[in-house]
Amino acid sequence: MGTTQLESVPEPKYWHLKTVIGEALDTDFAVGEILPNERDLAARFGVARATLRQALEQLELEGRLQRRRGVGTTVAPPRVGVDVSTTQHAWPGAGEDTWHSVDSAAPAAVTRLLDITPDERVHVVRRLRVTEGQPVAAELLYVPADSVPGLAASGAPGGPARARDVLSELQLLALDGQDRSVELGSARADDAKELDRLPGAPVLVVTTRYLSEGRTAAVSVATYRADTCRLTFGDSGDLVMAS
Amino acid sequence: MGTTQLESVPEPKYWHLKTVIGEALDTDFAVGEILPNERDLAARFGVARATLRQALEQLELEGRLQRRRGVGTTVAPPRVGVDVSTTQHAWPGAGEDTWHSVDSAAPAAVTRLLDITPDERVHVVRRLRVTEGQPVAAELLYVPADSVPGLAASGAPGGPARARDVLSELQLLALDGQDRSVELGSARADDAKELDRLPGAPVLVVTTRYLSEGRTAAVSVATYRADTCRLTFGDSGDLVMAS
DNA sequence: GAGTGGTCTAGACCACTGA
DNA sequence: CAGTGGTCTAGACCACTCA
Repeated sequence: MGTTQLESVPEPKYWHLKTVIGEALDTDFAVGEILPNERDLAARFGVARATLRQALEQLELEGRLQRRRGVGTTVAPPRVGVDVSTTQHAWPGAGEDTWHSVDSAAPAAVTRLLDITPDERVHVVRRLRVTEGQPVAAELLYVPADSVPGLAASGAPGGPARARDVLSELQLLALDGQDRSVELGSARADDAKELDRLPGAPVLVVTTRYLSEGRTAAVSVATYRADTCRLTFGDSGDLVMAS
Repeated sequence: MGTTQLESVPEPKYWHLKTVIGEALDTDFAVGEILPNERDLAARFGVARATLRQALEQLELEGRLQRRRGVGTTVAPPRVGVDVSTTQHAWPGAGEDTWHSVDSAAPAAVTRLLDITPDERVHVVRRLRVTEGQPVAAELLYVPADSVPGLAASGAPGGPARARDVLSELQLLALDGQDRSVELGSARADDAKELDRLPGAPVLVVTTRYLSEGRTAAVSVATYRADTCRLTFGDSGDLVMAS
């Protein structure tokens, strides 16, 4: 046993860096403050820029930093709690005008959830969810034409007022229940743009299935910015897990 | 206007790669199949290995791939749905023996949630949640000594049977309600080890606050593997969003 | 135009797995 | 042991923001 067994688990540099910088954020920086640029930071810590970036990426993933091309890296405010509680017998978007209709087809995964064939007509309405002035989520609601038969005669398939018609038709149905799942995803190009992020940014995907009369009457897919959002269920908007 | 405005948005190579490989996974590979190694793949696509890795990282984040050092990259099975539904008036771990007591202090963020001072005694019990043979989550339950006064006299602070005592004491309290939040995090070293992942792996952190008699009687912090898990709420374990 | 973060390269070495 | 993914380097160029 002449060899030393200590240090047998050499911590990766980027991991150590993340810890050091994370602690510095708590003590030496205020929310919104700009950090030194990546080249300076890398030089200061004596690592390559790529290594430094790996540490910053982690911190950004955890919502501790915010990086913007052409601007710099700033200390992020605590994540905002976004209420996604169930309200177990309400259709979405009742009376709100933040929704607008879009003219696109439902992806295969959604048609599967809706339990319909890919060629059935599906209304698609979209909204951008905004909290405290910041866009936090892009939500798409898929409603098979079968679910809202009263709408079949009307025109203007892609119009902006159309969304309200679809939603108000939904209200006429009896909502038997809903179920929901949350998983990690990466932002598609269009969602990323609306959320002011780069494509591939980490997002929390909330998929909700609305059940009526024994079948799936609608499906909602909401894409939340994972870096800035904390999804809350129940009556606790003040639940905070900072640091 | 002599310059061509086409291709004004050059898609990053890694993004394009991700799309191409992702499609190939659907058509040319079966679940569990091993992909060519990274050096071969990079050469085949004519990119540097780092760029190829960036694409694979994205796919792994989305739960489409699984990479293991020393082994290779395999096609991941669809994410497993893990039920985290509220069961709005039940304490955790009733009668189960999967929990064991650990001898550690509550982090500052938890003491804040519990609304106690950092020096108050807190019982900590832990469990590893397993679904379909795979570890999917590490859960820590923090119970202030004040919440379970009947336990004060007993000994063996770090023992394994202690956990059951703490949990059964909890059952005696009236549970008024609970609230919950979900956010993205990165696995701490100890959690990562139990979840069979590297430190920093993306996880979904589910924080639950148990309310009794107007105060927070306990707090649970559950860390789910984000790559393999889909958190489900409600009665739909079969809700699937593959591909 | 200067300065920022984002992408990409071509290489090196390390830690781990399994035959 | 050979082969895998994980870490790290030192550079280059690009896209973007803002004064």
